[in-house]
Amino acid sequence: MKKENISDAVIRRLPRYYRQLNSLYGSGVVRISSHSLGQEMNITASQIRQDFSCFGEFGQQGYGYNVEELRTEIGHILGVDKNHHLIMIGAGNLGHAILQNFPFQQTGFTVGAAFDVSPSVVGTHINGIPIRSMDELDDFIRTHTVDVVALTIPQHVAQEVANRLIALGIRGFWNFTNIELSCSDPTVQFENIHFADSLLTLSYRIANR
Amino acid sequence: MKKENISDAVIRRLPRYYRQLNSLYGSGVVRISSHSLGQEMNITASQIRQDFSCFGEFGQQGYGYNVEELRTEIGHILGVDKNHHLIMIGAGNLGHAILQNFPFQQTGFTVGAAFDVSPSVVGTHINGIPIRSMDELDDFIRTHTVDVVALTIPQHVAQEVANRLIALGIRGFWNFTNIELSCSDPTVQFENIHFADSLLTLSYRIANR
DNA sequence: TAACATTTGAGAAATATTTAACAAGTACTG
DNA sequence: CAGTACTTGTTAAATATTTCTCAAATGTTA
Repeated sequence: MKKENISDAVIRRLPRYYRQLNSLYGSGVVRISSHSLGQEMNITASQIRQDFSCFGEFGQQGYGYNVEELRTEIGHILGVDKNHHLIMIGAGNLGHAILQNFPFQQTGFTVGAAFDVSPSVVGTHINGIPIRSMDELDDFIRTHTVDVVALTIPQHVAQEVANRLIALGIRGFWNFTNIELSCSDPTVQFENIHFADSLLTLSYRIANR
Repeated sequence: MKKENISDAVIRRLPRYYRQLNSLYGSGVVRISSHSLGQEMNITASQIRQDFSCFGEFGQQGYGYNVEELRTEIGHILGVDKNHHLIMIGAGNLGHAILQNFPFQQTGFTVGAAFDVSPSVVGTHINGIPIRSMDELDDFIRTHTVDVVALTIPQHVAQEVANRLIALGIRGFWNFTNIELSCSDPTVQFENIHFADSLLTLSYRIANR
């Protein structure tokens, strides 16, 4: 039964399902049961069926799921068939690496520009994406659609830059700085990649396994 | 009451507590109550007390928690006062960015070396860390302590390289490739940073807020 | 076609996590 | 020093999440 409010736990599993289905599709697998999928992913079949049922009925009794169809459905739920517009603030080492390697297109995103304060990179291109001056930021946002801003800037300017962007109407942040950005407006969404938090949980686990 | 098995949910909140306490400590704050900490972090006071109580009794009735002491305790739980040894496989854009910017020392890690297949980087240094050839990997691991391996290599070689490392005795992986590494041995720990999964959950949320 | 093995989606049961409530102890005030 | 306001750690209650179970439907085989 389609649900109205989907829990965060379910949402966080969707990309993994999507990856696995992509891989199966690439291998030419046509159909799969929740049981086999669960074995491959180390998840219970129950959970898989429960998760999918939040969004609709994609399977068939006695048959299972059609891999291509399910992949398309989950991709659709995640918006990989959308064309979201993203800009990146900060074109240092990390920003550079992401612009160079990340499969934005496969994820439903187009990168419009990157912005940096350093005169040595402003005016150059990375992977075809122009690096602009931070002075041009406001104007760019006013004249272009920007759905998500990736922040790969130093910590100490992060909240300030975020505030400036929120004031300009930005509502989605992909935050790589190791601080908790905050905003009283609940329509503003932050998705954090905290490298240090991640390594520390690993540190805990290797010490306590 | 000290608990034996700590849930993953609790562990994943610890680094955030640690960051906040560091920040408070840096600002010269001496004491804090679970209530104020909760307000700052947007968490209930109950959850904070419940979380801390898994590890011991760090507070005092009527007073709250001593910031410096609590910071030290949580840092200790996470192992920031340890000296874990890490090596990185893959010294491309992303590996480079991490070696250049990540505060390994503050996290309790020392980077011994990075390894890459490309002759153009082998022999160079990044941030004082030597880049070695993959041919030297086995020998290095046999002659050095290595607690964690960071993987910043292309997807299609990731599982193969991981298997090689597991065979050499590595039990901790900080995985930046967008695949699910697996191992039947439960003592092998994987901590994944899946950029694409993260962006896709954001994509979902901005479409469904 | 009939018998049997699969498999889904949904409701129920079991677990896990989060929040509330409170006794007991501490600090502060006048 | 007595009274009041705080605050913790713990137990209990409330929620949320995961797993179990099964009727209903489909595919497969003889």
